[in-house]
Parts: sequence; structure tokens; C-alpha cells
Amino acid sequence: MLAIGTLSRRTGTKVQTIRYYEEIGLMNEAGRTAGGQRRYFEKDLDRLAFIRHSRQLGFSLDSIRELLDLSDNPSQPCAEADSIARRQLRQVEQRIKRLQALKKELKRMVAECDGESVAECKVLEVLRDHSECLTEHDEIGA
Amino acid sequence: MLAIGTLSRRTGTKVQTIRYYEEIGLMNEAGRTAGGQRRYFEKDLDRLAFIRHSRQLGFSLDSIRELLDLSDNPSQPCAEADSIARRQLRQVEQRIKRLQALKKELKRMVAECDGESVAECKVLEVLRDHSECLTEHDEIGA
DNA sequence: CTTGAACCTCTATCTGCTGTAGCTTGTATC
DNA sequence: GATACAAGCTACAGCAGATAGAGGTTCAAG
Repeated sequence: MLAIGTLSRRTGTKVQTIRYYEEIGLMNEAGRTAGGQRRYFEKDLDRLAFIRHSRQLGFSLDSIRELLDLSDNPSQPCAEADSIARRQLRQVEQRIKRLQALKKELKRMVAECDGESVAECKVLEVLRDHSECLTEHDEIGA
Repeated sequence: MLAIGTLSRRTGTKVQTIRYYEEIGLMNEAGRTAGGQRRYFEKDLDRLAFIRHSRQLGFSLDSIRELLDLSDNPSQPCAEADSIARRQLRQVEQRIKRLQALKKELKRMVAECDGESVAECKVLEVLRDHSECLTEHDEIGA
């Protein structure tokens, strides 16, 4: 039987975060000692590791919920898991694209700044006037 | 005199967001009509445009606050604006790096999936076992 | 003068946690 | 068995950065 702190250490997850995952139904409700402390089995550790790893790959908690449901029913075809992963891949690719546009613009901004007074600062000038931008960047980098 | 809806349309900012910016002190408190509605000058529009453009380039509201302060005092040297922009550039570059590692891993995941049953789904398998990962990805893409 | 779009305030919600306060439990050591 | 104290517990507040809705008021065109 594992205490919550053990799961925490072994998965690199904050104790509060584990309790939070239970609260939102991502982790099953843990068994308790007579005194009310949570106790876990190895399978709970595996589930938590799955969640953390998915988070590291950028999946939302909702996507992870779907993936866990699939994982719990091993007889279905895995097309759905595949499509969730592809969706995530597309999102990551789009974010990269947007960030690269931002990077280009920021680079140009700082390259043109010659350290003169704020009055003629290129950085501030560009921020003031979007029309000076060379690239499109209409969405906020999320 | 411009109504809040006009600022909203001309900058692509939701009305609530403009009020939110006022609430947190990014926008100055607007003047009011006798009936209590906000009214703006062109300079407020410019300030809002500056904020939105900075947000599109990924600057945090705190950074924007600093940039606005600088912009309001045009006689100082612009080294500080420059360093804020450079910091932002570094952040963007790091995010791109992390996302590219994720992309690589996700690509491999979906490439190896052959549509068989969930039981042998590569996607789920990789999520279950971090040691199958080829790339490092220890931080969550933010 | 009437209509109705646009405005107002206030509060709640979202994502994904993280931190704090104040108290209780479990376990190792004496 | 007593004691110390790390680790657990609940409950609630807070972060960024908005966004949405309820329920009511104002402005401007016709």
C-alpha cells in the first residue's frame, strides 16, 4: 500500500495535484486508512504516470480522460486514440507556426533597436503600430 | 468621443476585456457620460491597440505594463524596452524548442499506430511508458 | 416618444494547478 | 507506553487572462 507522498515522489507530481486529479475524477477515489489517509495500489501509480506523461506531451485533461477511457477498454479498435493524438499533433504544429512568426517579428524588433532614447525606440514603435509588422500574428500564442 | 463598442470594433478586443484592462489598471479610467457610460479619446484607442498588439506578440500583461510606462516617458534610454523584448524573444524560442520535441514524439506515436485494437495501440503504449520516448520533454508546453 | 442596440455592474466560470492555514495521523525512537 | 515530528487531511484562496451571463439602464435614430 502506497501513501500519497510515495506516488508524488515516484511520478514527480505535487501531492495537491494528485488530490486535485481525484477531485475532478481523473484518478479513482483512493482507499483510506482508519485515520482517513489515502492508500494506493501499483495500478494507481501506473494511472498517474499515464496522466503525467500525457500532460508532458501537452494533452488537455479532457483528452486524457478520453485516452484513459480507451485504455480501460482494450478490445475496441484504437482509431479514436489515434485521432486524439493526431489532433494534438496538429495543435502543436499550429502553435509552432504561430510562435515562429512571433519570433521573426521580435527578432526584427530588437535588431532594429539601436539603444537610443525611448522616443525613437523601434521596439515601442513597432508595438504602437501594427502596420509596421511584416508577419501575420492574429492569434495569441497559447 | 468614442464609445466602448467603437474601441472594441476598431481593435478587435471584446468589450469585457477592455473593462477588465481598466479594472487591472492597464487602461486609464475612462471618462463617463451623465448616464455613466464610458467615453474615450483617440489616445485611449492607441493605448489599447498597443496592448493588443503586445498581447499578440505574446507579452504578458506585466511586461506590457512596463512597456507602457516606458512609452509614457520618452526621454529615457530604451535599453529596458529592448531587454523586455529580448526576454520575450528568448521565451518564444524556448517554447518553440519544447514544442518541437513534443511534435517529434507525437509524430512517432501516430506513425507507429496501425489501427489495431486498443490492446496493442502504440499511442496508448507510449503514454503508459515514458521510457519508450526518444526525446526529452520534462516541462509542460505553456 | 418609442424602440432596441448598446451600455452598465456584479458575479461566476474556464484551465490546471499551487499555496496556505490549521488541524490530525502514522511511525520511528526512547 | 510516551513522545516527536514528518506527512497526511480539509477547505479555501489565488494565479493568468480573459469570457459569459443575469438583470437592469442609457443613448440615439426614426
